[in-house]
Amino acid sequence: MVQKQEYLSKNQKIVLDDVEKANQPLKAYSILYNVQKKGLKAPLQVYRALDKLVEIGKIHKIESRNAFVACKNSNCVVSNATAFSICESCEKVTEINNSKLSKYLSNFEDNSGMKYSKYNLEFFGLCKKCKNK
Amino acid sequence: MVQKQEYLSKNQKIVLDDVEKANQPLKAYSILYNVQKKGLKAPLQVYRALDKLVEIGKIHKIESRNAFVACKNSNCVVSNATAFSICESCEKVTEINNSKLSKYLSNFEDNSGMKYSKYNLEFFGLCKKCKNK
DNA sequence: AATAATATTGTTATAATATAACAATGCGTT
DNA sequence: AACGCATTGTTATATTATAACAATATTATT
Repeated sequence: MVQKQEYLSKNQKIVLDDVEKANQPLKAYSILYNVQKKGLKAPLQVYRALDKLVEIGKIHKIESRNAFVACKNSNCVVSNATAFSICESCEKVTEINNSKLSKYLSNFEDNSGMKYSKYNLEFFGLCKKCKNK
Repeated sequence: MVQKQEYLSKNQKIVLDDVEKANQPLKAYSILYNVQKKGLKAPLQVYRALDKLVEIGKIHKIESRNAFVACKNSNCVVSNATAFSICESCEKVTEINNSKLSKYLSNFEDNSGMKYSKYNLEFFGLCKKCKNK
């Protein structure tokens, strides 16, 4: 039996490395620009690496921004429960790591009869800096 | 002083009408196709109407799907607090209207010093139908 | 009624984001 | 060696969204 992938491939490492260095969300085509010196020439190479990295939880996608950010949560193995705060002025994005919140949302049930296996939450507002401007 | 808009313009009505009829999220270019018989010819006409309708809360954007859905919540005047359940199999989307949840999230504060004015939450899973297949 | 302020419309072109399709290679398992 | 599968490379194209400019419409104020 072929095992599930436990390592990162060359392109996946290159892309993850770039996103981790950034410390802020990056757009796919910015990543492409950054990694061209390392040999990745086509959008698809970046998107494929991103897909896998998102799947295994190393990277999260900020859906409202079409941008990708490295997971800071060292134990985040799967990206099935994500929460972010987004400053609408400077666009600073921070991953929220709050066990009460994640517990609350993971256990949330409504009357639809649907059991949720995953969620993504994005908060918007002004960060400290921008609030005081 | 010029007052804030209280009515819908022609294009806004046409677009809202189409989205409300759908009862499910529509893509912008599907809307464009639908409303071409009513004279809207260009993507921008649709996007501009959508922008306004989202701003005033008549329509919500499902960020993870790049799709737009009418607000079912009759009292939803501003779209500053939205939650949806999304079936990953059939793509059925339902707006969650749960006062405990919205209260919890509206009052949520973390240690970032950021006060949130808005949020969007998307739950993923399998709906009743798809679960039993 | 004329003016000003703002929102809306129409239009063409283009930017930005993402995937399809196909061929080849690499790597662990049988 | 043969198989299965993930990854890679590549070209082309699909999908989603906005820029820029000119014109018209609506409403509030003078």
